[in-house]
Amino acid sequence: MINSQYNYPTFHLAVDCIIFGYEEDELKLLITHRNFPPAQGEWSLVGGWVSENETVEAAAARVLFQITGLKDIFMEQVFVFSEPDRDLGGRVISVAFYAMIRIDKHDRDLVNEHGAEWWTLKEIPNLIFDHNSMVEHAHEKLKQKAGYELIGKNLLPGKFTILQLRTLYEAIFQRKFDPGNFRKKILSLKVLERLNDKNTADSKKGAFYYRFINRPQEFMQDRIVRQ
Amino acid sequence: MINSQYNYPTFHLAVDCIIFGYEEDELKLLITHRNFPPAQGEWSLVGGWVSENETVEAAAARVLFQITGLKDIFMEQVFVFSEPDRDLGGRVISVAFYAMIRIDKHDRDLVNEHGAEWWTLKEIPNLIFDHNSMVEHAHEKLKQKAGYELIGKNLLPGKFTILQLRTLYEAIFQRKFDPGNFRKKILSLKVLERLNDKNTADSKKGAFYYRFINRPQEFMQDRIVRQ
DNA sequence: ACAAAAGTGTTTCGGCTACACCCATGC
DNA sequence: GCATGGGTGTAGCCGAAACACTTTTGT
Repeated sequence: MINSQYNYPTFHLAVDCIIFGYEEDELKLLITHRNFPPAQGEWSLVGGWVSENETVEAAAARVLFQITGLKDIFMEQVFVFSEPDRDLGGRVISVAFYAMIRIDKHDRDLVNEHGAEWWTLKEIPNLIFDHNSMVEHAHEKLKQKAGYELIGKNLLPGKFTILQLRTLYEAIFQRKFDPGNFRKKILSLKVLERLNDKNTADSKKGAFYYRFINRPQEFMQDRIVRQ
Repeated sequence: MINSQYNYPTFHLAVDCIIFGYEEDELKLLITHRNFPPAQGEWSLVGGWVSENETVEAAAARVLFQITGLKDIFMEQVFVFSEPDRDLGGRVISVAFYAMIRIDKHDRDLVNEHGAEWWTLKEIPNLIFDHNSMVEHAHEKLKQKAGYELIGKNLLPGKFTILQLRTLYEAIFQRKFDPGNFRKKILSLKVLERLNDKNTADSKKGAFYYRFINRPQEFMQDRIVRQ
């Protein structure tokens, strides 16, 4: 045990990361084969132990880096899971974090080395312990966030069309949005900048590419889209 | 250490409770004199250690009960605080919870025994460690919740006037609401039931008392009030 | 009579929704 | 020519906000 003047029970502390990515018009999740007992070989979220001298946030960022090679990614606490028997190997408190990353930018070899794979959100298999519940909580948080600020900077490529952005939102919210209204709403936020080149792969006419303006979004009083 | 097949660092685990109450048209907070070293005697949130076989939720409920005598109160996770040096006495991870209670219903003697006191939210003194930050986080969560569902069941007396409810909301959001519009909006939610007696203490004309209908509120798509 | 809160009504304004409709182009 | 997505326009509806106004009664 670490240096402490307290005489009270202590607990193992873990972080589990719900890593969202976006590819082929689908919201995906990075999951891995657990490589230590118990439940070795079963599907699991990417996780790790918190070290003696780091915050849970730092641990989550470290775990994300170790498996994807990506740094400085926005991550957010989702929930603390603390059922005494949630982990078959002992008493472990776990703090869940979610992240959104660009699949085209991460280190695929590193992911493969770790035996991790991208799964479509809808087709996630049974995960160990309470990890499926963590995914649900994280998906709710993601919808919450996406409803109040325009996300996509960390999920879409550097330049993208409004259609791609709308398809991302449709994947997140699992519902359709009216193309015209979505466009008008999104552009009214003034957080996107139109580029001069067009995407001609997805439509005959060609659609302008956009990118995020390099300026932090202020807090939105009202929803961008509804659930 | 508890039984475990893992060989990793372990941590002290605490819960800290941000207990909101409402009295004299003011939102108040229950804080206490810390009764063990370090920082003994300084102002602190009500907190406690998580026991070996309970969840953090159970620990928070137990702590709330021990100091107020109240059970079955809605509590919600606020945030995990894990800075390595946040607690002067050792490495302690703390999960913050908030609760709303009826000041007129709790056990005042029990609170006094523990050296705890109600303070107006605006006048909270310096608290130990990161507790002031916890209060801010909890206040944000409270505003979030109050913006999306009508709260007050656990803060107001069993019957109350629309004025009392509005004053509560004004205390939470630290801003004024238009009396007519607030009334119409709140009543349109159909979660209050008008009683037959009137409050004649606060107005000459007399205002009908209302109470919450005994039915859970469904999730609100839009805000009730804005920040 | 006056003040103060209760309660209702009204008008304006802006945003969301559901469309219709033209544009550009590859097939 | 036709289908497909790009992009713009518009009519209707609804709710928020601002505020006028009437009611009631204690002082």
